[in-house]
Amino acid sequence: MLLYKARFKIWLENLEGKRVFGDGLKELLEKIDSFGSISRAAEEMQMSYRQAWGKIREAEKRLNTQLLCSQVGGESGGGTVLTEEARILVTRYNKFRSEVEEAVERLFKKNLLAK
Amino acid sequence: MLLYKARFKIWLENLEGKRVFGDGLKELLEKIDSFGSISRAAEEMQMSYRQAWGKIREAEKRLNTQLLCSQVGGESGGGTVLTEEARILVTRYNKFRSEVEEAVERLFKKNLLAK
DNA sequence: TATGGTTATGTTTTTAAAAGCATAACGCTT
DNA sequence: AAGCGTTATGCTTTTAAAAACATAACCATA
Repeated sequence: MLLYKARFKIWLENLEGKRVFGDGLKELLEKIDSFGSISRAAEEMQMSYRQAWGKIREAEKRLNTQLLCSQVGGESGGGTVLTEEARILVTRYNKFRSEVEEAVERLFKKNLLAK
Repeated sequence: MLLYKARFKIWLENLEGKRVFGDGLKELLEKIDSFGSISRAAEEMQMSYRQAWGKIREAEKRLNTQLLCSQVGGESGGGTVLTEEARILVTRYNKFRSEVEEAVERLFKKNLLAK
């Protein structure tokens, strides 16, 4: 029996049990933060602007919190920055995620690798 | 910002990075074990026999390990029991899963609930 | 020898999710 | 005033996963 690795996926839910945040959105927000643009971030993640925008909007609704602050038109055509709340969420989620990763790895080795 | 709960999903992979085991298969095997029948177990899980059988076969291929021992025809029409390896896998996976659950809950509270 | 409950497997259909297409508006810059 | 790079949003199409359908074979029992 060839078990090689345990994998996991985590996400956050609101009171109604709906997904509000996960790895995809986290990466998207991080890229928006570094490029100052939704479209650049989406491109970088090989997803369409349409999809990126839709996911963010849905999350904002479900969190009942604004994550982005956008500007249309202007010198570079426009742009987007993260709200302070979005920044805090990303930071805390990153810590949460890495600690879960560590735990999963440890528990996999402990319980499932040949004894 | 209304964060209520962290959820997770775990699974095991083989060397090729293909899923070989997870919650669905675990439950299926447990039910086969208690009923002695794939079809009864599938019904119980509200899935078709076809699907249940297919998932198990695929897992056996990927694990390169026999999980079931079946008999066709006979007094009750036939039946299926788990191999010893399947039983060990289920037991260990259950422990692994419950410990991961505990860790996720703890880390969520630690990192994401309002400070 | 017909029946019931099972395993076993190929094929088709349905459904849900993802991707893609189309269009509009905004406001600098040239 | 035309163009460029954005944000913003509705609608359609494609794709992949799940479900459903269809058959065959096995063998104890009645």
